[in-house]
Amino acid sequence: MLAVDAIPYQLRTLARGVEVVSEGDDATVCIVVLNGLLATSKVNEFGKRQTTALHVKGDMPDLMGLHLDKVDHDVRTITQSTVARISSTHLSALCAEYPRIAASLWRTTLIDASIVREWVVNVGSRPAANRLAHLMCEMMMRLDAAGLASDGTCALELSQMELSDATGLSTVHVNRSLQYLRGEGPLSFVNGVLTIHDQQALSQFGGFSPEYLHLALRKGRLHRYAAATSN
Amino acid sequence: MLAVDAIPYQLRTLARGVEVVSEGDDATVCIVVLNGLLATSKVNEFGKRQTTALHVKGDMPDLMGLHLDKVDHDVRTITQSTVARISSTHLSALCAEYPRIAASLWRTTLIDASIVREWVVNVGSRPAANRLAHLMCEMMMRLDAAGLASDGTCALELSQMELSDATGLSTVHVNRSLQYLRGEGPLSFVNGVLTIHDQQALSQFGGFSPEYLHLALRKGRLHRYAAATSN
DNA sequence: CGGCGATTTGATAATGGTCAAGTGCCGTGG
DNA sequence: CCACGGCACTTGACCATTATCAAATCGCCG
Repeated sequence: MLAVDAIPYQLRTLARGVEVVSEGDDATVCIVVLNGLLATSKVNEFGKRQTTALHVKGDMPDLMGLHLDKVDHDVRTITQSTVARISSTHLSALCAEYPRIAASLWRTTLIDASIVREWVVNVGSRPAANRLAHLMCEMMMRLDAAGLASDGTCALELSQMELSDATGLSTVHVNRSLQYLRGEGPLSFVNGVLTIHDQQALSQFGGFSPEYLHLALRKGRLHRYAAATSN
Repeated sequence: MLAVDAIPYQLRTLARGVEVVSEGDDATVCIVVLNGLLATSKVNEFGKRQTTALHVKGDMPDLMGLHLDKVDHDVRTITQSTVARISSTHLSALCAEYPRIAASLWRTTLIDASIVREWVVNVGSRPAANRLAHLMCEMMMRLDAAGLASDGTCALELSQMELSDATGLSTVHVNRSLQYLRGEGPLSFVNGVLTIHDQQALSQFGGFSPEYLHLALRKGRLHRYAAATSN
């Protein structure tokens, strides 16, 4: 019998640019983001890094550890972050004891997978500026769902290089595309603060529609923002 | 009490180009591929289709249905295929009754997610020919793991248009890149039959390394092929 | 034979990458 | 307090890859 309270975990506060888990590691821990911004990425054969997911407060970037043996990607902090680390075996035990927790975590992994699929679409089929617009819409909505956005503004401390890793563009082109978006009006993005002035215009431009985030299933966290954009 | 034998399912044999589930559907069924080739894809705001996954014998393309309410992608047959359809509620009941089945299915969804992440890398960071090479390596290995390849040859009945949907390239460029790969020697691809003449060369060119497929965890299906390529 | 879809080819254009240099900002140390 | 160094961002010029458009060929089936 395993009480929820008895689950051991470690709290870690990590500086920016620190690897939490690395490709090839044994999958022994799962982590929960308490605050900050993390990225899952892989480095390809030319040394180019491709980010496959960004993680905000409340996300569990590394649930693979529950059922897989080796980690096949890196998870690193983008900003200073604090995370909880839970051993996979303890979490497994918890899932065995409480099926509804298992179901909830499983659902989380399915939603994360859905977001990654949309990233394939974004990276594979949209021109540079649209791609960035889509990413901005997604992050705004996810941060809002986590209670970290208000009035169309949120902290999104991604450097242009990190944006280029996430979008598969060069940094130079990210820079120019951002200028374009700023110039057109729907968005401003300075010093790690993103403001979306015209949500509808930006969503349309980026081809963003939020169903794939399955926000309604995330603990009733469907906010005004989500409601306003969902159509 | 639910006996495995009692799980109701429907067998369906489907012609090529048929949608099994469509974006926006209620997620009420899960499917198992018994044979054939299926694709998960989404259509973007310009009408361009992006494939996010291919499914071969033994895959369960649509396990989202277990825990999510709406389908956010299309699943369609590439070739004539036969699938088993199981209602999500029955499958849920089965998972509740047999935790090891649940764990196994969960693991499957994690592996699928891992493959999608690699697709982000492929589409986001590799040049055209390398991208195709990577896809060919992946499909060869997965088909081999399913017992559907031998001597570096397998059936892979993808048209060049379908390859372009999967790679985010234009059909014209797919055509030229295939010619390049054929000309260089490591591969031939005619009439839906893929032959890889030099596995090592092709893997290296495509930046393919098979860890992300987690084949060792797939019911001991690690074949000669996998062993030969894994390093 | 005729027609249709898939593949191939050629010519041209556009998108995005690369290289190189310059600017602005900030923290450190003299 | 100011000089320096580093880093992110910006800009310009040029180049490469890939897309687009259009037409031709091939194979297959009625």
